[in-house]
Amino acid sequence: MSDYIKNKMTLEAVAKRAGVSTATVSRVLNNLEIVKESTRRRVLQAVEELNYYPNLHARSLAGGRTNSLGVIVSNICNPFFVDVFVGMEAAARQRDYEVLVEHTNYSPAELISGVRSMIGRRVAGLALIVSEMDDDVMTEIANSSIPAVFYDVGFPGSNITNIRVRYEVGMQRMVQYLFALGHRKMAFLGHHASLAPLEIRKNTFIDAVGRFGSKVEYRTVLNTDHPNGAMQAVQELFSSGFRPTAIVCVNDYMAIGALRAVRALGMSVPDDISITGFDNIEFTEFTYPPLTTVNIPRRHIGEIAVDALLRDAQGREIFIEPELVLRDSTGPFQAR
Amino acid sequence: MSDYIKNKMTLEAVAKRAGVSTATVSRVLNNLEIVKESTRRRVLQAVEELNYYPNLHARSLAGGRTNSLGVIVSNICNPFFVDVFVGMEAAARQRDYEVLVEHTNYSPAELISGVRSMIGRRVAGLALIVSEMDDDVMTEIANSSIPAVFYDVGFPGSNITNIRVRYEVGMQRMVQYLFALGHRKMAFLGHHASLAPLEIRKNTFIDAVGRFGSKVEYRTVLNTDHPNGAMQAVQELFSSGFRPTAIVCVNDYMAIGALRAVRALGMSVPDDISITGFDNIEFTEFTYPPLTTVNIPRRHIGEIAVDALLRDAQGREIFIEPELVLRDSTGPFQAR
DNA sequence: TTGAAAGCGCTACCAC
DNA sequence: GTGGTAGCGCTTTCAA
Repeated sequence: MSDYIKNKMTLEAVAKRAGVSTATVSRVLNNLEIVKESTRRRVLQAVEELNYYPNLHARSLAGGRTNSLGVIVSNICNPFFVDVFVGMEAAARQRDYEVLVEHTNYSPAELISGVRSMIGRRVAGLALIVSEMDDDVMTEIANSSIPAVFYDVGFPGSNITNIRVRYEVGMQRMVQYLFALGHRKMAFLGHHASLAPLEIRKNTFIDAVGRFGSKVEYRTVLNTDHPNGAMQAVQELFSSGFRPTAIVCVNDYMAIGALRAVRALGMSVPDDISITGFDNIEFTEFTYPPLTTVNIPRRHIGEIAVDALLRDAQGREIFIEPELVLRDSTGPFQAR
Repeated sequence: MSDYIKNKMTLEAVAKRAGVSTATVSRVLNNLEIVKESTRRRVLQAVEELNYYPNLHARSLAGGRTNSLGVIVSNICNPFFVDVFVGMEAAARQRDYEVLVEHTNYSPAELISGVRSMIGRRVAGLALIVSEMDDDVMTEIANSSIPAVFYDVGFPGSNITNIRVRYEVGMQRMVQYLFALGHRKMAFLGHHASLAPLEIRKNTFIDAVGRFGSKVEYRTVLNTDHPNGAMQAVQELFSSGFRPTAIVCVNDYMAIGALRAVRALGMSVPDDISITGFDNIEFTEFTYPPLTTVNIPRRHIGEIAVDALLRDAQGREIFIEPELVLRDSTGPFQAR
């Protein structure tokens, strides 16, 4: 077997072998225009025989477009992000797009290089599902004029769509619910990276409890976005002397750690203490006890994002209404 | 501001603005050779002013190489795969490579299109961490002469490295351990997609219990690779009348579902029944009770894969020795 | 229905 | 040190 044939995986090689021009090969490969069935068959056969795979880089260069979308997430170990990605992928696939992922590990530097890499790849659209945010990045994206969608951060721009969850609403409902259960000492367990602007989420909690004036005592603790971070936070919390009867976690990923931490401290959930999450990731059904949380339609968000990216839809703002999911990790406050 | 400047993000535009040739711009962008500091600065400034991002497609086309690696996984919702990916990414980043993910959802068709897409992108190396496998795919990869590494499937080839976990070893240890605890009625809970060749993993279990001759009674159930699949499987198992005192799950992802299912059936773990997983994913520390499992160094596997891909290392076979991780989901058999 | 050829934006080699 | 320029493999007019 000739080396030439083995290595030269190009349109031209295929064309030569099929006895046609490269233009024709290109046409059949893209089911473009009308190609006589007989030549079409010849081409396809040549493709097969030569073991030919079109060079996608050449394709996008010549075509001036790509069929890839990009998504950048903060922490791919958090199932929340994976679900959004899966939703995006499904929606993208339907329209013959692929989606490239990148994760920042909450590092602004990696965010920047991720964005640059995506722009370099000339993605047709870019979704940012990140907590950290950098003004320069925002500017770069706005300037790049590539369609973008931000989840929960940033502001709409001419090429930017915003998807925002009414986190405050979810939080208020949660706090209200706990209040109704008799809880008067609550704690918020968050992570450092929660949205740059002054720990928005923490403040959301503070606002929510604030509505009850001095009837509710509270404390907040922050740690890294990981079950282990949550465990540490819980220890910190209790060693501070404050004894909440309910812990509201910024997300499920951390709530899972909190569940374990309080158990390790000899408390039982929900008899001694109630614990809540946020996001309603799959695992929350499988924790013990199953976690009370707030549902965020993650897959759906992924689909919405793709939609926004691939349509004209720009400068829009899309709101998601979260809803409480009551399970067994919360219960009435019981005086001891 | 001229449209020209705004839209024409090309090397040439930068060159023109900096008053140099494209060759020079290329040099500074790649920190190649020696470029006079003053011109270098001018170029960089032009880059900044023009908001220029090199077109990566053009780059790989011209350069004849890419700095991307690919990885294809079966089910990105299973944290096992995410961890391998994270390991790969870290290792790749160190060498200035990026890694592209694709997931097949256990579908051979998607496997094929994934592989093609990766080849089309001319990845420098391709890792397959999948359960399903197709001979044609194997052939295609072998023919493509692109360096590849397979996890637990396929056979070494001139451009292929194999990473295999000695699953049998892990399984034997687990069964032995359970036997030592007094268990004589065990069940294996697996998933359909477990390695094409006749449910290898299930057979591994059967071999392991087989060593005890008729001293151990067993049953096997299969379902989809998901905690919900596991729940169904457990129900099926018990409604079959067989009452195992220990359930060995093919992986942690399913074990999590099994844990919940037996709880729903009113049994307590490990008093009434022992449950084990495989992989030692992060969540196993946070289940209740914490899961006894077998550790597989997932991140490390990712690193090994990148190593194999980027080195000469071909046609090799790398073995991973699994080790038992004893936690609280297993206990001695207690006659009732 | 098909072919010829001009790029797409960049790298790399060869001059100067 | 720097510039000129021939491709890389493909798409896409424009003709035929």
